[in-house]
Amino acid sequence: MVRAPCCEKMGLKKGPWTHEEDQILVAYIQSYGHGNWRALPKQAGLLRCGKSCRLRWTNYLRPDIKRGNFSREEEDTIIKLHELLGNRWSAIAARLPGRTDNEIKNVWHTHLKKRLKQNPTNLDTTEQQMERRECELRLRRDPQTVNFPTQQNFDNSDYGAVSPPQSSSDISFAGTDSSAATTENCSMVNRDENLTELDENLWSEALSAGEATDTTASEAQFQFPISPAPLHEAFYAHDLYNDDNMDFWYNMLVQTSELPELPEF
DNA sequence: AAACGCGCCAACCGCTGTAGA
DNA sequence: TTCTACAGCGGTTGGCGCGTT
Repeated sequence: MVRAPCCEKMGLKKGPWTHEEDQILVAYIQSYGHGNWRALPKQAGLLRCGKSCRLRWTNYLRPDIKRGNFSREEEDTIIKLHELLGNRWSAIAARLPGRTDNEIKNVWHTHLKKRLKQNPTNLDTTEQQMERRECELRLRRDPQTVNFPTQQNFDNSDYGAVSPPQSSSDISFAGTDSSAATTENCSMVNRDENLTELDENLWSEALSAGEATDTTASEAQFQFPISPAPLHEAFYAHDLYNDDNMDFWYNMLVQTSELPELPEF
């Protein structure tokens, strides 16, 4: 399908918006809404294309836009969500109320990438990384006893019910075995390697450690049997870019952390 | 004061997904 | 089933402001 660029028509303005244009757009949308972006500029009397109007509204004029610098908490959330979701800016923005995908994308490229470059293991100091690796080992030996002193946010014990994957093969982890997981950085790497064995081990450990007497992994709801901290560790240590598993893992994290909960990806 | 370089961010571009005819 | 129109998304760009020389 061939489509003419929307702003190619003569007379349509491009470039920065003026205050007057903003006022016209806001007044129109407040009165009539924005059912049809294509028709909106003509009806509102703007010499802009619908696409330009939509972007101006969603990225700047919308009343629920949060202004000002990003807080440290917001930046940390972006980093974590980017680890989980990749460059899916709109999905990340959906979890940061008042922030737009464009804004988050800009912050990522201008600030956070640099920050991660300076401290490539995300938010942790070297000492904290060692703690995390130690915990990774203990997670595999005795999942119920593990706690993560560097992850205060995940100390909440009220983590509720979650939906497990339909089978252990529904989960894929980075790394080839537990020793590899302890000697390599905990960020997500080596996603294409042979992962099945670790999947089986960790998931069955989790199941057997819990109280789930009649519960199987295929049931829709169950109490996740290990403490939230190792769950978080597993979450960040393993392959989460597999879309089939992402909802499951994200929901788990929501249950155990302070990530804002939203209905759908 | 002028020139230059760089970072930031608003806006644009082009592609994809989807609904409806 | 195919075609078309549209909204939405992620990548990219251009211009402005600020700091440095």
